[in-house]
Order: sequence, then C-alpha cells, then structure tokens
Amino acid sequence: MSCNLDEIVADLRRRGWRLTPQRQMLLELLHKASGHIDAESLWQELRARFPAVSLSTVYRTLESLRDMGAATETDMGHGRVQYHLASHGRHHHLICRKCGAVEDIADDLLEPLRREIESRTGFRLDVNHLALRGVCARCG
Amino acid sequence: MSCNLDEIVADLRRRGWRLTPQRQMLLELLHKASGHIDAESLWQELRARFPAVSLSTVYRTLESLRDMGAATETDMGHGRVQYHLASHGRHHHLICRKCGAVEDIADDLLEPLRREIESRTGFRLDVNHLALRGVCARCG
DNA sequence: TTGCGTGCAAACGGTTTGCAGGAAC
DNA sequence: GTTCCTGCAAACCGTTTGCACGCAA
Repeated sequence: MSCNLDEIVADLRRRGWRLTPQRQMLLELLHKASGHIDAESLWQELRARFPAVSLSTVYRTLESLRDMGAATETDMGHGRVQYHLASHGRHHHLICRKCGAVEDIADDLLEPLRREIESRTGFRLDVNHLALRGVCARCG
Repeated sequence: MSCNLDEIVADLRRRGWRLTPQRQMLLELLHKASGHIDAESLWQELRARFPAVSLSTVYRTLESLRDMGAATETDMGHGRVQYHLASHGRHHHLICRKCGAVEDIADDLLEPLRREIESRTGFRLDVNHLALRGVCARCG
C-alpha cells in the first residue's frame, strides 16, 4: 500500500507496468482529488490535457489500481462508482437523503460495531468505505 | 407500514390502486419469500402463473411498493437490487467475501453506532438494510 | 523488436420509458 | 366510460470487451 504518488509509481514499475502519459496524468488527477471522483469526471479532466484519451482507458487504469490495492472504489448507490487513492485513508460517508450532502466520518467510529459483530458471529468486517444514508443536522 | 398481506392490499385500495392479478400474485410471492429476492427472480416465479407478464410490470410494481413504504430495496453491490416486504422487519447482512454466505444480523446491533454518529455530527442514520462485507467465521 | 496499453466502437446487463391496447373500477 | 395498468420493444447509462494499431521498454 503506497502512501504517495512516487511510491505508487515505483510500485507500478516493480510490477512491470508501463508508465504512459495517460497513466501518469490520471494518477496525478486521482492524487490531487482530495475526496472522491468518478470515472467520468476523471475522464473529463484528463481530456483537458489528452483530448483523445478514452473512457475505457480510465476504467482499465482504475481497475488495475484497485487490483493492486492502490485505489478504492465505493458504490454510493447513485449509479456511479467513486474512486480514491488508498493513501487518502480509511474513512466513511454520511449521505443526506434530503440535500445530498456528503459528510466524512473517521473509521474508528466503526470499531465498536466491528468488535460486537465479531464477538457475536465470528464475522470479521472488512469495510473500507461505507456509505451510510440518513438525514443531516441541517435537514433533520 | 403494513404488517401482513391483507393490510398491504387494504393500503393499496385506500390509495386508489387497482388490484390486478399480476399485482396480487406478485404481492403473494414477495410475502412468501422469507428473505430477499430480485426483480428477475420474482419475474421467473410470476411467469409460472402468468406466462405473459412483463419484467417492466415487476419493476413498476416494486417501485410503487417502495414508494408507499411497503417494500425495501437493498443494493448488495452485485448488480441486482434485492427487494423484501417492509413487514419482514429491519435487519442487516453480513456477506462473506470468500464463500459468499449471507448472514443476518439484528438491527439493534447498529444502535450504538447510530447514537454515536448522531451525537457527534447531528446526522440521523436512516439505514433500513445494510450490506456489510467481510470474512465469515468458517473462512476466517 | 516485443508485447503491453490504447482508442474506437460495439456489446453488456440491469433498469426505465413511450406507446397503444386492454382491463379494473 | 374513464382511467390506470400492462406488454412490448426500444432506450438508457455506467461499465466492459474485442480488435487492430501504436508506443514504452
């Protein structure tokens, strides 16, 4: 699990990846995006620099990054899967059903639930990126 | 929120719904299904009695049931949305990443998390049907 | 020079929609 | 008789795939 762009790139090389301009740029964009971003948005930004880049390339690169553990994908239930670099840390989301606001919460909030479930059922939670729905303080 | 078939049907009438054979049968199937079922499976079962019934009717009926609060839909992240009658009670799922086993857990396990999140952020969780991934006791 | 990565376009799969005919009220 | 519901087929939309070309190594 890499912690910055250079390490990720080193990882890629180690695994025999070719470092194409498209991949380099996509990695930078992913790294720059503080939060989450979907494939389509990445593609739009990417096209500003490489007009001919294809959406499939974006998907294929994201797939590879996911497979090597460098990126995480989250289905927030809005049809589009969101991506972010694993180095951006484990956290979860509260999505307001009314205004659509997305609030981040730290992973340690889930610790009690993890413990409780494990002790009751033996099931070990493996939750990287949870999207919880509800109503935020403003809309409540 | 209705608690049995008759009440649901009464609800439908009250709201001006027409009780077609397709809807009646679909309600029975949904009621009979102890756990969850996706639109396609419902359709297959429905066709045993009404060979000409269409998948769109299934989707449209499920949508209406969802909108009136009689049915709940859950996206388990496998591409197909699962449905169940709200009267079957609030519960959640542990899905084993290795063997695919699905284990139910009671809703009250989430209570501490709900309280913690509400007190920290003011966000009121509205989680009917959570699908949590991990590794079960056998595969752990 | 080798073979991985790419762009293109078409396919995919679950779900939604437009429309005209038909059934519930 | 009126309106809502239905079946059909086609559209939709995010994502995946097959293929031939091109570029990184």
